[in-house]
Order: sequence, then C-alpha cells, then structure tokens
Amino acid sequence: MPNSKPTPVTMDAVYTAPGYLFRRMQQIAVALFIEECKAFDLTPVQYAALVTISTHPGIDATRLSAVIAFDRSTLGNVIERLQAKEFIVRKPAPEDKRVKLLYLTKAGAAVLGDIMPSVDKAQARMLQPLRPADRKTLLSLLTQLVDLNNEASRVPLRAEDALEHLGRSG
Amino acid sequence: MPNSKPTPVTMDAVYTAPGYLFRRMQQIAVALFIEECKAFDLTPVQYAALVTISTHPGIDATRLSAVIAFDRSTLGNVIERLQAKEFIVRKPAPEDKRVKLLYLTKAGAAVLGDIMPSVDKAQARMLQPLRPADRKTLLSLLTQLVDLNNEASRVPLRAEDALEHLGRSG
DNA sequence: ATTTAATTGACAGTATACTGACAATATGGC
DNA sequence: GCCATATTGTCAGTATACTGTCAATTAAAT
Repeated sequence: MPNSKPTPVTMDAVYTAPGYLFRRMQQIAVALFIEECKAFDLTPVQYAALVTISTHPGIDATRLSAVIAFDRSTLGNVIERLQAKEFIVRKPAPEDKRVKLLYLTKAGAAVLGDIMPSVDKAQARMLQPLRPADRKTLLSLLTQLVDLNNEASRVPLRAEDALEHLGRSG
Repeated sequence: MPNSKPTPVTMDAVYTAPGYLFRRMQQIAVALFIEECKAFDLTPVQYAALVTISTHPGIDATRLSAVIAFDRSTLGNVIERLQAKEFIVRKPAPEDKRVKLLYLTKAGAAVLGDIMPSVDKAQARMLQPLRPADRKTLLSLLTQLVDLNNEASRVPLRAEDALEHLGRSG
C-alpha cells in the first residue's frame, strides 16, 4: 500500500544528526580550552602542533600534518603564528632545499610545560557532566570511531611509525 | 616520597584528548557530508539553517542562531550565501525596522526535499563502523554531553519553546 | 516624555579548514 | 644525463567560527 505521505521536516533532522552533535561538541571543546588556557597565548591547534614538534624535533611541515591529521595548507599559517610568537624556529634541511625543519625554542618548551595542567583541566571539564563509567565508554567509542573512519578524512592520520620508514624514499 | 621526575611529553597528550577526538570526528563528519551531498550546493551549516527556516518560516537571524546554536556573526555570511543561491529570501519585519525575516523559496524547499536522503546516508556512514548497539550508546552519550555542556559554549542552544515566550518582550 | 538599556544586523580582525594551483626541487626510469 | 613524476612549501579563494564594535532602532525606567 503506497501510503506515501511526505515526511514533514522537523528539527530532529538537525538535532539528532551525529554530524551536528560532533560540531557542537567540537565548539564546546574549543571554548573550554580557550577559557582554561587564556593565560597562555595558544589555541588547541597550536598546542597540538607544539606537542608534536616537542616529541619530534626536526620534523617538517608535511610530516607534522600527517602525524596530527591537520590540513597541510592550514598548518602553514599555524606554523607562521607559532614562529611569530617565537615558540618554534624553522631551519632549512641540509640535504633537501625544499624542506624546513621545525624545532621548539626555549620559550616554546617552557609554555608547553606550563600549559599542560590547564589543558588537562579543560579536557576533564568537557567530560565532567557524565558519570565516570560513561566517560570511559564515550572516550573508547570515540577513539574507535575516529580510527575506523580515518581514511574518510581528507588528511588521514599517519602515525610516526608509518612515516619513519618512508624517510627520504617514500 | 617526592619522586617527581618530570613527565615526558608524548603524543598521548594529543591523541587521547577528547577535544582532539571531537575535532577529528567533526572533520570526518564534514568530509562525509560533502561527499554524499556534492550534487547539491549545500554545506552542513547551510543545510541546518535551511531546515530551521523551513520549520520556522519568518524566523529572524538572531533567533535562528539560538535555535541551532551557531554564532550570530557567522550566520550573517551563511544567510548571505543561501540568499545568493536563491534558496531563501529576506523580508523586512513590518513591526520592527531592525529585523529581517527569513523564508524558503520554492528552490530552497525543493533542494531541502531532495538532499535529505543524501544527508541521512552521510549521517549513517559516520557511525557505520561501529556495531549497532555501540552506535546507539555513542549517540546517546553524545546527545547527553552536548546538552549538559550547553552553557559552556558561547552560543548555547535555546530551543524554540524557550524563544517563543520571549517574543517581543524578552 | 526623556534618558537609559537592550536588541538587531552589520562589520573588521583573527584563526581554523579545505580546494586547487604553483615554482622549486628531488627522484625514478631509461 | 634526461625526462616524467612526485614532493615541499606556499598562495589564492571560499566557508566556518569567535571577539569586539557600531549605528539604527526598540524597549524599559522613571
């Protein structure tokens, strides 16, 4: 029986869509980060870049982009700002004239050490409203989902291991 | 015993942070939306605005911003683009010279009807990798978390009900 | 009624994101 | 060694986001 009434559009078409909910949570996450870390002149993206340069001294922009799964074009501007704040320096690679290698400055290492507790506080705050067991569940499912959808994003995450053996010859 | 070795910074400071995971999922969600809906000239934000104008004909920009929890400044540009594509029209409010009321055009209503299946497909795809029970759990926790953190975002969601009795006198 | 408050849409400035292109450089096949 | 190809950083163009400000207008206080 083709009882095909046209489905009326309701706000559920927005409110129950996972994409909408992920957008909202991302905005909430940024707001909490900025609030907790306002004493330090760092955005969430700049923080992630700084951590990665700290753990991978001498990384180049393209590899950095792969390790945190951020767009290469965007990262150019992020790097510029970190450099302007004198948290990092760029040195030309001796063996490849195209590449510029990234290193933390003393100020960059210092701000990274100082900001950590505030970052942790912000990350804790955004899950705080849930019961501890639910926090664990959500974090686990979210981690799985990001991993399983890795190839769906324009810039899939390529862990450090996957990059190492690429080296100069990948 | 103050065995205070300085904690070494690892990439876990990024990879396990919920804020980082929400950012990744948001980017994946947008990528899937754009891929599924590339036949229609609409972004996720424009889609949400269009749905809301459809269910609230004659809404103004400020209320629209509250109903979908998007920034009012940003929404100005979104509305301009929807208007340029002739999916909506703006009419001055008779009783308040500041306000411009928003309405769908025929083309806007048509594109909204046509795009729905593709939007649904994109929303389904981003949870697809999880088992059905886990999808339900994640969606439930995510919905709760967004709701419980509502006030933490700069533009908290104010549902239609909360706006109605504001009317001209809130 | 007049001063004061708040609201609305707009704008400028900064920071992500993504697309597509580009010159300089490096690598591979031959 | 030469040529096709790939990589790197950069840039222009578009689209969210947020901060702060502003003029026009409306509402509230008294």
